[in-house]
Amino acid sequence: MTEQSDSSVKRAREGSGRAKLEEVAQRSGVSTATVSRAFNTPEKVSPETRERIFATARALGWVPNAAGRALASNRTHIAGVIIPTLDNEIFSHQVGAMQSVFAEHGLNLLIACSNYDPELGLQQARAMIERGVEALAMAGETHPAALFDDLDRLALPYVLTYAYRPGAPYAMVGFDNEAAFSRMTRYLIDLGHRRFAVVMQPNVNNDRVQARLRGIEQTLGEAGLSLAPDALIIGKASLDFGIACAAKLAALPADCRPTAIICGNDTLALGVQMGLTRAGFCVPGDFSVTGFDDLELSSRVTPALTTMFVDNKDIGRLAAEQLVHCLTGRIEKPQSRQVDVSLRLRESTAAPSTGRLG
Amino acid sequence: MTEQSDSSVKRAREGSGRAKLEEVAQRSGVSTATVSRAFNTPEKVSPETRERIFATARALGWVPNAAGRALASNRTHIAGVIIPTLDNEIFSHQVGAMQSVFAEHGLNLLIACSNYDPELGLQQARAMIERGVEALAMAGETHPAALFDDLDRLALPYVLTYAYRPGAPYAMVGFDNEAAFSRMTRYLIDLGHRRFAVVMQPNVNNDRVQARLRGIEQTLGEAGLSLAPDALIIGKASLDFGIACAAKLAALPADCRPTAIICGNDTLALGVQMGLTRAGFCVPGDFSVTGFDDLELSSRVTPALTTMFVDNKDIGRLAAEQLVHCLTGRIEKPQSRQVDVSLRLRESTAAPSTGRLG
DNA sequence: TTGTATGCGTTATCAG
DNA sequence: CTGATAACGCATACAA
Repeated sequence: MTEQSDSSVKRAREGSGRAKLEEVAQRSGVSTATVSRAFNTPEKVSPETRERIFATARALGWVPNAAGRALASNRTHIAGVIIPTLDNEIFSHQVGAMQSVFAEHGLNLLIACSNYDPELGLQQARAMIERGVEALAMAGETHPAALFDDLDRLALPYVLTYAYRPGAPYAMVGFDNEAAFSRMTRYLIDLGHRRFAVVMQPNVNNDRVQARLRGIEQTLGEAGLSLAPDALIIGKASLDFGIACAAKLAALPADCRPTAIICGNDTLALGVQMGLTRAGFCVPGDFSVTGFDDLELSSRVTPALTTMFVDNKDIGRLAAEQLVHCLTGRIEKPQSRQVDVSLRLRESTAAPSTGRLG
Repeated sequence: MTEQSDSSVKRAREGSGRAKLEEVAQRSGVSTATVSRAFNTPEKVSPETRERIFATARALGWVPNAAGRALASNRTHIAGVIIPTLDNEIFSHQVGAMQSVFAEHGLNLLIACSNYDPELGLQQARAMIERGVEALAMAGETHPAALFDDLDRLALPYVLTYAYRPGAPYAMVGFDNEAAFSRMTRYLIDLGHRRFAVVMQPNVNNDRVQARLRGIEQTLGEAGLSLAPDALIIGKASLDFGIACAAKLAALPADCRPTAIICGNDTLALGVQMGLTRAGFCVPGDFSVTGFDDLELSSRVTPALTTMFVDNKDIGRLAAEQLVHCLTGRIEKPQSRQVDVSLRLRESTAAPSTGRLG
């Protein structure tokens, strides 16, 4: 009985079907350890056997099995990034730069989009963790507490991008959105503007946009100004929405019409400019308009758009570098990095023609 | 001695440090097999034990180890995509759509950029293969033969996107670039244009652009026309390059100046329109201009741009679906899918004012 | 420089 | 419905 069951070997489970390291070893007349070393620490193997191993591996078309390798070495060489959407170039540029940095260090990049839904982001993050990501980058800081808990408990290095908040309890690579919009607002106030309108992308689940609104309202408040209820318009960051907002603002009675329109990004601002022009108004004669991002187009249109330049590729690069340094042991945990934004003053802003100064 | 060596267990290699399934099993008073079943085939486990297992797993903060799982199940649940760059929205939109489809099917997506360098693309693909991707999507068909060899040998499902060529030996999800530009050229010829210029993005290592140029030249040839040597300008697909090209073309003597300018994409076309306007010319009065892609902006500018709409998200979605179906066994191998492009006739094209018809 | 032996964490097979 | 146990493919401590 026992002999019977001993000899009648259970049929082996189906493997990957691909050649395995063991076969390379056999055909090379060496042990599996030597083959492993030949690929991972070539200097520890004599040149002749090394070449022989490489040759048979090539002949067999051997590809190391990631799972086996990961299980034995406890490394997956995979990082992850979670952004709201790839349809916005501010994120696609960040991701592109990250991928480039990771690739230089032998890391592959998993990507997922949350569609601005924190719960979906949490799901995506957990899926990535189950795939064994060694580090994670995520846009913004609006994430469920459960996500931060998971990451901390697993001691997984992570950075938050595009935003920067002094004193944040995690690493952030980006800029202070509140300060940036405060600065833009200040600039317009100093030009003499007193009546403002704001055209902004949706602020739900978006800490960056929320910070921007805070920056604007706070700065207006400090100057004794405020935003009229119908002067804050929020909607999809599209050209069309910008055009529609312009029409709405242009239709206001002259005495409560804003003289300055602060837009959440260049797309909205360009739309607003178009809409104002269509309505027969001049920029900056009748309205000053500002954007954010500094798209290539923004400096080429007429009038050229006053906006704020953000180097998204730099953000991506710096964020990835923090994670890489962390994985290579160069630093203990990812550090925050503040990136500069620069105000680009162009033709779309000027002193209000009918400005009542004070 | 033996007892000694038996009891003094070799210090176990450092594990992941995270809780493992075995611990969940012990604390739940069941075997590892049952825990595994509880998560993978819950219906095969009694409700009580199942809940007990879930509870202890949660308490321990257990996260299944991807490597162990992959090794045992021979599945990684990871797909990959390789594109030239994320800086071009035609690719970022494709990738976004793919990721969405993959996520719906429990697949994570690895992403890499080749920078239009086939050798780099090969490296990226091989890296992904070593990470265990179960399927691969790649833009275009300009890839080293070695890559196709590897994929075929490993029987890895793959699709090529954005291009479609009847009779291709692999699955392609996209459109016929040659036919699309042939159609655009035909349209301009039919309007009465006889002198053409082409402003195109770089064609090296880019089968899509090469096909476009073939489409244009072939169609011109059939009409007994041809492109003057200095009427084909190739360079970076930026607004600035478009502007520069316009300046160059505008400076030609009137009798050999083109009346129609075919651009490789909307960015170039918008640049050309700007450049022509700056040079004091009218569109379409002096020049007809066409683009490709149909950006949101293209229909909003003045004059609105005649261009070709391509649904890049649909391409991404269809490509991912082919791969998913393949992995789920619904189809044997990925199938080609041709997506429609649509000509959007707008204000930037008209019959040439000084057209010498034949 | 090389080989031996074992562990990495999970799933799948089979017996019960 | 559950348990025991053998794979899965590779890397590494240790011995030689």
